[in-house]
Amino acid sequence: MSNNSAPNPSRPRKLRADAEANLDRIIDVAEAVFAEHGLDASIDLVAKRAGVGLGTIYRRFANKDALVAELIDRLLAETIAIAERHLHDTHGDGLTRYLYEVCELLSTKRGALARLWSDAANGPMITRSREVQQQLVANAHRHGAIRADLTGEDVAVALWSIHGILDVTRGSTVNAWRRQLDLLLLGFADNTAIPTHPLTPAAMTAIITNKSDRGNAR
Amino acid sequence: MSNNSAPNPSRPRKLRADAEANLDRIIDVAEAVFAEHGLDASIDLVAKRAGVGLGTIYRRFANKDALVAELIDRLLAETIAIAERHLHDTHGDGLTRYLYEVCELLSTKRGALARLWSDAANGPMITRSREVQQQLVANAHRHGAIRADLTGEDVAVALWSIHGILDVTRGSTVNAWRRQLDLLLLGFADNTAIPTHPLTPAAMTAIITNKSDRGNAR
Amino acid sequence: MSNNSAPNPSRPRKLRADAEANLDRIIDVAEAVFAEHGLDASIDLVAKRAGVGLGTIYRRFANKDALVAELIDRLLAETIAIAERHLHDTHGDGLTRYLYEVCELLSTKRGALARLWSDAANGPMITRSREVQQQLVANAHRHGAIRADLTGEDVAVALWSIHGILDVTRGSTVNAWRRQLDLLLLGFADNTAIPTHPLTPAAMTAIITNKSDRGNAR
Amino acid sequence: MSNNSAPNPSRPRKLRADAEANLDRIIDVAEAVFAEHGLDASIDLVAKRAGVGLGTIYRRFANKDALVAELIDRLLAETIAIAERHLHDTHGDGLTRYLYEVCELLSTKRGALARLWSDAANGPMITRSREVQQQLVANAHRHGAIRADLTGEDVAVALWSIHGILDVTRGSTVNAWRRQLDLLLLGFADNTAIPTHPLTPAAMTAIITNKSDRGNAR
DNA sequence: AATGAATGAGTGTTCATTCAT
DNA sequence: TATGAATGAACACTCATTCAT
Repeated sequence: MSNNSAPNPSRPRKLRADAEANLDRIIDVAEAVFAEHGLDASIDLVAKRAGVGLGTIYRRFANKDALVAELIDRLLAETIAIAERHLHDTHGDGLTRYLYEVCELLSTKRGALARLWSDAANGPMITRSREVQQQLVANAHRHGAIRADLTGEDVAVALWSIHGILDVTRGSTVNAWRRQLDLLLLGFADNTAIPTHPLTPAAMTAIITNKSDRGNAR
Repeated sequence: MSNNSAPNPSRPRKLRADAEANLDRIIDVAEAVFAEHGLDASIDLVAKRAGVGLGTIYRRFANKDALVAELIDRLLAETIAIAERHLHDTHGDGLTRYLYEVCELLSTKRGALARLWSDAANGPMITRSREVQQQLVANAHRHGAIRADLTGEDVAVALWSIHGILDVTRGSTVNAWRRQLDLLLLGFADNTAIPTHPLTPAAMTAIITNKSDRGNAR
Repeated sequence: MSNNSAPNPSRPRKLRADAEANLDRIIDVAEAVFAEHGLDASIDLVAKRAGVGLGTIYRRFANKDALVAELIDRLLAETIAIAERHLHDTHGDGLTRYLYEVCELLSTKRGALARLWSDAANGPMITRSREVQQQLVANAHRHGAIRADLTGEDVAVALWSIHGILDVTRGSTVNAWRRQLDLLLLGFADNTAIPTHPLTPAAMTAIITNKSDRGNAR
Repeated sequence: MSNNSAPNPSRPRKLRADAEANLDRIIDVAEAVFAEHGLDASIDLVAKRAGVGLGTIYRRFANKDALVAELIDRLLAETIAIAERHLHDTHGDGLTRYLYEVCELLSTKRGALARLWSDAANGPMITRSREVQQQLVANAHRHGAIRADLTGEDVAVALWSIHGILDVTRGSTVNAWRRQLDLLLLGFADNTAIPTHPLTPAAMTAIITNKSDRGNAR
């Protein structure tokens, strides 16, 4: 009970550079903590694990949502970077590589996964993400690598579906997603021999995420 | 002892005969409320919406987890019933119908979706679910309707993936899942012309669900 | 996440330096509140009376039990200190003084009394308490001040019996315990060396029990 | 138990006599339940154990307090009956016998003990109790069996003190109270006429405290 | 700038009590 | 008359957020 908070007079003052490092550590730790405990994990836990004060986190992020948003932004940026690396693949396999690499990434950074695709909703990063996905699809079409009726939206939704698998397998190292992606890509492939009926037309409109409903409804 | 609880004079007491009806309403309302607000929605809200007192819910369910478990059980039972209806389909399309119907069901009952596949874990209902899925797959194999290397596990994972789509589209009526399922089933289909590489071998083991992360059973 | 907790603008924030003082006030108030309303008194009430937020109490004590345990520990420590002060009394009256002083103490700090002797059970403090009681008894034996067959256990039980009197007289300032202790000590005394002082005069008036305080304070 | 009345082949209606029996069973069960779990035990538990409906208890007793009060009244009545049996003991040992027998009784009926002496407060039964205690004391005085300055109040307080011992030893079968009463009576005794029998040997072992009875750590 | 003590709204859960059957 | 379903106030406890130091 006796709270022995002995003031350490000799503690070195944090330098500006440290502040930068702090920010990164906070983000990394938040990723890990949320991945381990879910988004309900407390900010306190993040602060403790990051070795910073609670206030420090709140200095960088207006609130918990903002921290999560940052996680999402960084993740999204990485997926876009992956896409851009494969935008000019010459064998029409850029799309395939994009999907495998992004899923690989998501399987290692599951912290903000639960809100990755719903939160960003219509933000600029999602827009950019859709853009590159469409380009990857266009490229694949050019090489006749995929069904003629496949769209960029199908790619986006494919990632949502993989997210579902990662969600169920949270906490395990199982990568069931890989095999399912194999199967899905088989369905993506151009296949003149098969289709007995045309695909259900894309009906996806703007996802209406009720922001205020999520988070600590508690 | 002197518990000064003032009875609410406005709302009429429920009649004994309504007890059964109450239980059903609670479950239906819980489904709807959790679907709308996520599993973090308060029991209080469920009670309010169901027009019953808080205690009434706790009379039927030991705690929040038990209520969610009931939702899951009912949902799982329905998916099994669907499977059983298609166990003897004569054209090898039982599996396909099962998947569409189950997804249709899940898209209308999203309340407990977030924990549907992870919570039941190794319970008897999941076991039965796997069983019928395997039988559906076996039937499909008999008719040469699906790839020779497709297993019951692939079917289970397919549902996880659809769950991901439903999760992202929560709150909207969009049924993006249908088109994605079309594509996935194309991949399931036997296709001697195509396969560029063998499927990633099934690696799914027991899903280790970190119970403590789940809901706030407190 | 969007936790709309509106800060109370009226009461000034506590200063960091007051932290220590806060802890002490919490403990003192808890003592008083439990003494007045019994251990069923709510933590909320303690917080209110102490002029701190509910969370402040939970910052110091893991839960209500921990708070009560602290009260018990402090009380027990005081009784041990009393014993130690009389361990070397030279006239064989250490035991007697110990008993009167401890009872005096208990009569002013009744908050945790109900669980004082049962909770600590076999903890280290109780062990120490028994130890010093035995030493006091040994000393008294050396001076022939008490019956030869009297043991340390009898002393422990004597305190339990006084606790019973304090329990019944809770809420009143009556110190019926004093006269009863006089009588008990007469029984303790070696029958050859008789009463050194007259009995405390009976002062018991109507016990004013605060009915509304008992029962489910809950 | 049910009285002779001809075997009723149709629905067995509860007879008046059964109602009587019910009441007794409720009271006995309440005693036992409160003794086992403390006065915080729920009425529901009492009803269940007694094999009656909740409403039946509330038909007999206005509220929980009334049930406890009944327990107290019956207990008090028994102590008075004991006193009356010893009112005319011819050797001046009525008081002593009264005390041992009452304590024996209390040690077997601890259900309402916690409120026995405080609740009744100034009720008529307490008044009668004090009356007989005074008569017992008067008789003892007549025989020169006790100190001249001993009063009826001392006897009442003596019982409070034993209650304290029973409280601490709740849940254990230890009867530490007996030896302490021996000692106390030594103090009561006229100092010229000494111990008539040796002290009850100390039998105190580890007090087995039933943690679950304690407070509501929830 | 960084810290962490303080705050209190919100949530799960219990249980005395009521009353329709 | 007996039953037990229904009710909701009350309580322990958590955690996002603020702000004095």
